[in-house]
Amino acid sequence: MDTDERAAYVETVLRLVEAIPPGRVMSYGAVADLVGGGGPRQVGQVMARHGGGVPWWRVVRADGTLPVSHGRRAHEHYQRESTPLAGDARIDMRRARWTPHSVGGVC
DNA sequence: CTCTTGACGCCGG
DNA sequence: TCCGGCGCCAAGA
Repeated sequence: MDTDERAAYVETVLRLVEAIPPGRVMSYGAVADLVGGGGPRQVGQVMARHGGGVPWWRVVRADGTLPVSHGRRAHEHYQRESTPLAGDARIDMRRARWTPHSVGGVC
């Protein structure tokens, strides 16, 4: 993969993450599926390197568990944005899951 | 060119 | 529901 393509991929991922509304989250796999090209790991790699300028806390694991690196910082945001939590440090994906297509679809 | 690692995901026990 | 194992894709050593 060329440098330019890498940059384009990164840009696409970051743009999608920025599009996630407050109180909602997306899984790495969902992002990877929409962006295409790579896999969930690639999305994670991008977030780790260039996720500083986007709402990184709105990207979580598919099962709702929080990545270790999110730490306590993310929890603050969830509390502030009223993100649907399940248990203590887990997100209720059933309610919090979001996709650009579901903007007017979810009931 | 091969081996290891990582902000992951799914399946089986 | 919790744990462990295997699969995937790309980057770095």
